[in-house]
Amino acid sequence: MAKQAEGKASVSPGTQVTLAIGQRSTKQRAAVATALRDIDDFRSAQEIFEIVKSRGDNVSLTTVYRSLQAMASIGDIDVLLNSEGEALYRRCGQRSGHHHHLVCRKCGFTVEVEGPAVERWTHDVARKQGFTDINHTLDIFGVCSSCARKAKTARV
Amino acid sequence: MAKQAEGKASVSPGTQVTLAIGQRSTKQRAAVATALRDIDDFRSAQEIFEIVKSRGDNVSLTTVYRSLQAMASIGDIDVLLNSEGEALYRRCGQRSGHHHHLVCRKCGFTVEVEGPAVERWTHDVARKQGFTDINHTLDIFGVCSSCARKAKTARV
DNA sequence: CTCTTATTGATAATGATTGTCATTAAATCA
DNA sequence: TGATTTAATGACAATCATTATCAATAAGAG
Repeated sequence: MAKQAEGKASVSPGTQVTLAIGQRSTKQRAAVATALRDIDDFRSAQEIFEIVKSRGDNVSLTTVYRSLQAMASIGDIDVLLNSEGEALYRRCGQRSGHHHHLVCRKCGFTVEVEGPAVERWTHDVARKQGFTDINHTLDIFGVCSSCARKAKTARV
Repeated sequence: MAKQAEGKASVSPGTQVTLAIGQRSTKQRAAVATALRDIDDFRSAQEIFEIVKSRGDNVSLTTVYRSLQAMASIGDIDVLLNSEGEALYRRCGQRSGHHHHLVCRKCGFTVEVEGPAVERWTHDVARKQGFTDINHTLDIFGVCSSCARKAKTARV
């Protein structure tokens, strides 16, 4: 039942889905990619599941998880863990290489930032201690100006 | 049953437990603090629970969680999330102020590092974007020289 | 010693994520 | 184009870390 509305795919035609070798192109993955294209901030898998559903596409939660993981492993989307350890996903911005995020704790508004000096510093520190196979996490959280303004006005 | 071995507390007498106002000093919390004193690397709550038990102290997993949280909220111990989002705890090292961690993915060996330049950079970036109430995560993961050596020798 | 209440422990509940497995449908091939 | 292969899906169970519940216990104050 729920026959997915006679073939009228709500998936935007422009949405590009990158596939690894041996992978297949499905409408479910396209639906997730499209939903991701519409939002600017980091969202949990559950939230993305809701967004996909609200667009009229029918994709199971399991598949949303799998699609997000597949995309993330290719580097097609960004992942970060919030302070609760929950994974948040977002389509990659303009910066293709290694970058970090400045995320608003209130609304999720995100800015991608680069810091070559920081990259160098982390590698230097690690190498100096004899560490190899190095990676690092660096995310900045705060309250964006828009939310700060709202908070001052609202007085809840 | 299991009467906790006639009062002979296995908790090292030297172990200091910091208390917030209104808090009480219990043998359970002391046991967790003592276990923490014996290890140098970041461990999960479950692991610390095992360590406490192996020392002969009987503390429920729930209480271990609560103790760790209490200590962490006072800044008595360090917490970080590994890539799975699991919380890892460790007694504070010598550096009392704000610092970061260089952690071995294999054995948990940890080095505390400071980077005033990085602190400044994160704040500058965030302020420049209009963010306030800023904090950040920065942890470096890698394989320590000891584990790298072992891996080369072992060939499992 | 008594009283107040923070703390504990046993256990259930939560919530995100992963595993299972039969079914479906891309991509390939004849 | 129809048959074949197997990646992908979906419904649902299972994990696993962490938190909530709540009655019983025990610090610390009086």
